[in-house]
Amino acid sequence: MATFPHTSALARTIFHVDMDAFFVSVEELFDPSLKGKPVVVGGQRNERGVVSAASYAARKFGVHSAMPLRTAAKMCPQAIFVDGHPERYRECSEKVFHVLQTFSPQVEMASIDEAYLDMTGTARLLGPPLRAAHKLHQRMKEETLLNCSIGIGSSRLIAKVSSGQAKPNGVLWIVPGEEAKFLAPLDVREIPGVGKVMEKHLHEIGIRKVGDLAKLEESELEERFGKWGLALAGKARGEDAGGWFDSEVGERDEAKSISHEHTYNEDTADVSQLEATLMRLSEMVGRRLREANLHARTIQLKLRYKDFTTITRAHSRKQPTQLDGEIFEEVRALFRKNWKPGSQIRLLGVHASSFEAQAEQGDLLEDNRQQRWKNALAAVDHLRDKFGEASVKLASGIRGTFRERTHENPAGLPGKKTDHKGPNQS
DNA sequence: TCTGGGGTCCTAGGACCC
DNA sequence: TCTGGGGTCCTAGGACCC
Repeated sequence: MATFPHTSALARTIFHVDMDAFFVSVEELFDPSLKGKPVVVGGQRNERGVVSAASYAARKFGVHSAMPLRTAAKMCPQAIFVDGHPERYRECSEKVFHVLQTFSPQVEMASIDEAYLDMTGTARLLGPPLRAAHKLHQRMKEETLLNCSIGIGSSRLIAKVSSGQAKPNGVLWIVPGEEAKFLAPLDVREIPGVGKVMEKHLHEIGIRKVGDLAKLEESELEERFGKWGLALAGKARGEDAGGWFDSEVGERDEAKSISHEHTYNEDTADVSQLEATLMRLSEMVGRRLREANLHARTIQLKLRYKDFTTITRAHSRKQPTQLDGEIFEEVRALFRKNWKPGSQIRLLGVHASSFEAQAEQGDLLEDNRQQRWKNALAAVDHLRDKFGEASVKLASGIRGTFRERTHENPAGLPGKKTDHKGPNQS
């Protein structure tokens, strides 16, 4: 029997690869004249919305992501404002993923512009961590024309924090054993999961640096902040304590929810406009469910009023669904029950969760009806792929309920209005 | 300053069941 | 009828991340 390896053999080598100013860099590929200039991605200077990404030149003026666009415009009037292009980012993200895959079989995209790689045991093939990282860094630039930063550590947490310290365009390796020393001088805010609120709580008890946190008794943190406090104590030591961070690299499970929401450029209390939006959002959610072959049991409505107060109202169905019309029925019922007519709405959202394999079948007649809907919707999805989102609109809720329409005309549903003025048509 | 859109995870209370 | 406790599901809200 082989003896079990000792701890050094169990230590992992994790890379965290983070693309530098990703959205801005991608926009620069499409318009090289943007290079070196203060650029803000996310919308126009006078629109409602926030900054998705800012170029380093714009950051010098204090502009950063999540800042309202109008504020960014005031701080940096000469900035160039660019709308976001999610398709471009997805496409580039796939290229990034392909490069990463040639360095390790265990790759996990944590978001559109960052990934974890488990590089444990790759030394033979790729050399020691720093060598491998520099190779990766170079290959990324060659293949995608994009800069990234790479953090290397014995845990996801250390890799993540060190990639942040390596930015921009750098590589940083925290040698095993040096984790606590590396973290100690950093602000507690650098720990993933510590946001504004937690930071404030910690400041109130005199804790500003990760080193301060590490000195505290574990039990005291648990008493103060519960389960989270316990995880926090581990994080201060550089451990992947708690939940998601604990998992193996490359084993993230499937999506747990799908949602779409819309903020109006001007608040509205117009029922037909509001319900038309709910229809559109239901269609988008339904479509994504069908693409992922998922059926949702819980449908949730989100309402944000003029004064920014926000409520959510959910309903769980007996039978899960992926059909636009059924989602819309649920969400419209919730809307009618909860919206005070006349009150100005800023945002509407539709959210689907509690995914299940497929409805248990009972009523054959009902099954038949549903199947015909599914076929019809597949055709609609196909048309939208070909001619764009605007090309096909389902009957909207303004004109009578969906249930009525279903009975009248179960199969021949798509409003079969095609818009030949679309950009894809000549 | 006037606050997007897409997600994840956690907490807490009430219903319901045993 | 004054009433225990645990498990699970549902709903609402909030912190946090990119």
